[in-house]
Amino acid sequence: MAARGENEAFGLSDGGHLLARRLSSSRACPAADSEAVRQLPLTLRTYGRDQVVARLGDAPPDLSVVVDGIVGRTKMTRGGKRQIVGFLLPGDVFDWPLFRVNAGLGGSGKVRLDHTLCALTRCTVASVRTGSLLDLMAERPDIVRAFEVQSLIEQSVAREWLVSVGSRPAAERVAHLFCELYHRMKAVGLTRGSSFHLPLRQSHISESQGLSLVHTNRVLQRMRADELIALSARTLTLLQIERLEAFADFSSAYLGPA
Amino acid sequence: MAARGENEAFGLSDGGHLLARRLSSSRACPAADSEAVRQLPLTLRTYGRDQVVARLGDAPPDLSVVVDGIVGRTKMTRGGKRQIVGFLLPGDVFDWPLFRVNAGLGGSGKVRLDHTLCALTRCTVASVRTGSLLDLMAERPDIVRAFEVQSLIEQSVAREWLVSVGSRPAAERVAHLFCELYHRMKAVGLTRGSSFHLPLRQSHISESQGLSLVHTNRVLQRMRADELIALSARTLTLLQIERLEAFADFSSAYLGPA
DNA sequence: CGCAAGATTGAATAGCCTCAACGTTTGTGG
DNA sequence: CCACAAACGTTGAGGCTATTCAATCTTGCG
Repeated sequence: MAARGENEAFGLSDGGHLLARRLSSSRACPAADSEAVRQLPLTLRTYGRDQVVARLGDAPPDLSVVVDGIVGRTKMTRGGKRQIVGFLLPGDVFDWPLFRVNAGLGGSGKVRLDHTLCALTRCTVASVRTGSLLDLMAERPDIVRAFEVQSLIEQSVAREWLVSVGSRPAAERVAHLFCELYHRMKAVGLTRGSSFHLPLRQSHISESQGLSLVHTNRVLQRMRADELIALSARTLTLLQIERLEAFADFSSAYLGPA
Repeated sequence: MAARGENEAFGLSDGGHLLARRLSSSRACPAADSEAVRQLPLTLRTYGRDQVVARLGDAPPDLSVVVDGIVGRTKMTRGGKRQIVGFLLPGDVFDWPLFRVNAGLGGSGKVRLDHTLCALTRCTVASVRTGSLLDLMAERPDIVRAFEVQSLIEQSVAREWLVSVGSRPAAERVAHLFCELYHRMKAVGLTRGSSFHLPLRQSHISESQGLSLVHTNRVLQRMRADELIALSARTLTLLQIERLEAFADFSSAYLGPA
């Protein structure tokens, strides 16, 4: 039943519970943390590292939630470089807007993915059966609202990434990303103190922030030397959050209310 | 009645008509090009250059459409640099997702803007009265779908910007932006051949693509010298679209079906 | 016509990238 | 449980892209 993964030590529980916790943490919908959500019928699927979860051009039929691991939204450029345009963390619902637009629609008119969803680590994804979700939506409009708020926050995050990549020097970009990930992980209860499990490779960080792998590595070294972070054995610790956030020009407001 | 602006020579008509044309150009909803849309009661407002259309922290009460000019979604960084995270062109509806989430909601729980909307040129914006729009939405669900598809496309554009800024060299970024703008302008009938009116300053291009103003200028010179574009008197001409798109690694698929 | 905003140019520098080698961890099969 | 290979991380050197500063030219507009 429960998805067993790296995050168990950090308090991860089963898919339905995680989904409920995630939705209720948005301002939209405290009531979403309900039996109704927890008992949605979920189909669990696991993916190995670098496996494709949904491909560019697909029109995924159902709504999904990351239960364990990290999924990346990725696009390729001509030169074969990969740009990661978003991280989906445990508890993140993905492609709600697509689901919403495509639900109850014929095949040809469906809106399709403009990018590929790729498992950056081994991960577990839960899919909600369309029928049961539509029932729940009809019954509980506040849950619809919770999904929409989540989706708005994801867009805010994307804009903040653009600010980072476009306007901030390398070290601040990485610091900003770490602050973001910390707050997002905290929102689903996957932090312990100022530490959390971060199974990303340095290459994932570089591909997401528009930096070379080598430079990313140097930046990390520097941040360790400055005692801003500790990072080893897939665990990231923000040693001095205040100082890190100041350094990164980070403010958590865009991630929604505390 | 009609908004009189720079684009008149390029075929711009009044707000309602433009909105209808824009919506019907999305695959979602050919039927959206209807009297019903054209006759929505609009309130026109004009803004001078650099005036704020909606500020960070606002929760705009109604849905708006750019009728003339260009509005930028902007965020400031600590260092005082401004990053433009999106251009809103004539015909673009803005903040549909916010409208959707906030419609019929009390004051305190509303979702707020995480960035500022700023008039990059003199512009005219039409606001749709909430009441009449809600009526239309109830009556014509296909129009709701058209709004959602527009919003999905805006997100695709944002992802593509991230790819550009993160992974493409300066010249390709600018070329890619020009291809994007050309296709978007064409979709609302504001091109003539391969030319269109582009009232942006070089600083706007640089602020949007994460480049310095000086470098942007040099890139433009180079593109002129290579006879990829002609740009003067606020008119941009793509001299060899095929070649430019190839150079930019551009494919129009993400902007929706032709 | 004159001022101010925008565009252009040059020179020097900084930040980041690439290439290439080497060390270290992880995971797997024996 | 150990040994090995492959993936990941680290380090150095050199070069190129893009930046900054500063000055000059041009254009739009009152």
